[in-house]
Amino acid sequence: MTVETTDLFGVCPYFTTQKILAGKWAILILHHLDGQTLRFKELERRLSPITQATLTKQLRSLEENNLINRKVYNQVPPKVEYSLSELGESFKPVLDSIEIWGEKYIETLDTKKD
Amino acid sequence: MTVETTDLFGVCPYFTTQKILAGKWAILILHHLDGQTLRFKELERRLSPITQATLTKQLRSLEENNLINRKVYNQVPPKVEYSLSELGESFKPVLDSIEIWGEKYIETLDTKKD
DNA sequence: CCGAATCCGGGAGGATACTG
DNA sequence: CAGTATCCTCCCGGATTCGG
Repeated sequence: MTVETTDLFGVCPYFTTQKILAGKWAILILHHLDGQTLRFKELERRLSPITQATLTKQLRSLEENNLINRKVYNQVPPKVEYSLSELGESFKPVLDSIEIWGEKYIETLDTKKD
Repeated sequence: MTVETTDLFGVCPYFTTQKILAGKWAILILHHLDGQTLRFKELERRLSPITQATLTKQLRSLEENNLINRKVYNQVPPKVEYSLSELGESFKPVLDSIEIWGEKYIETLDTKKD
């Protein structure tokens, strides 16, 4: 497949990251997988109102982008574990800075309702 | 307007940041405004194939979230300048970590086509 | 020259039902 | 338990047009 250069994916680091984080749940998933391996069901529970179909799609997307690992146990009942890949692990600084900034931002929100 | 608590906006830092960065051009705009004030037209040029309408919307969104300042000069021809607000400035660490990770990710892409 | 207003298509993602 | 398969809705972002 010829890599389309219609956009700057794979060229501009900001554009590329934007694409990967575009999913509504991407950041949350990476956060929850940070430091621990989780089964599908556990992820679903932690992400509260997310649906199975949506979670599957988001996980597939992150997997295609090599941010997470998917390990399937051939057994009954099925068991699938998700964890951060090496690339996913390297994403941790971004997650950290997001958390710090997000908390500061939320504080600002509180301050504004004077 | 009553702030909806339908989701975790204003509660979870990850969810909150996700909402703010959701726009396709948000990160790019913040990056281009980092360290410099730009007029509408200059931003439009730097963001290449973006349309005026889309750029306006994205800027409005960032403005509502208090990440950027919008200064209007009442003159002909019109002149509107955009710059990072204090909150926007504080977002710089996130931008930096995104840039670093994005570059690493792009390297990985190159390596994979062995 | 800057930007608002309107219309529209496509895709993300949610609801639901069904499989191995 | 961990998905797949459909259907459907909403809304983002682009094209276009209008206003100051």
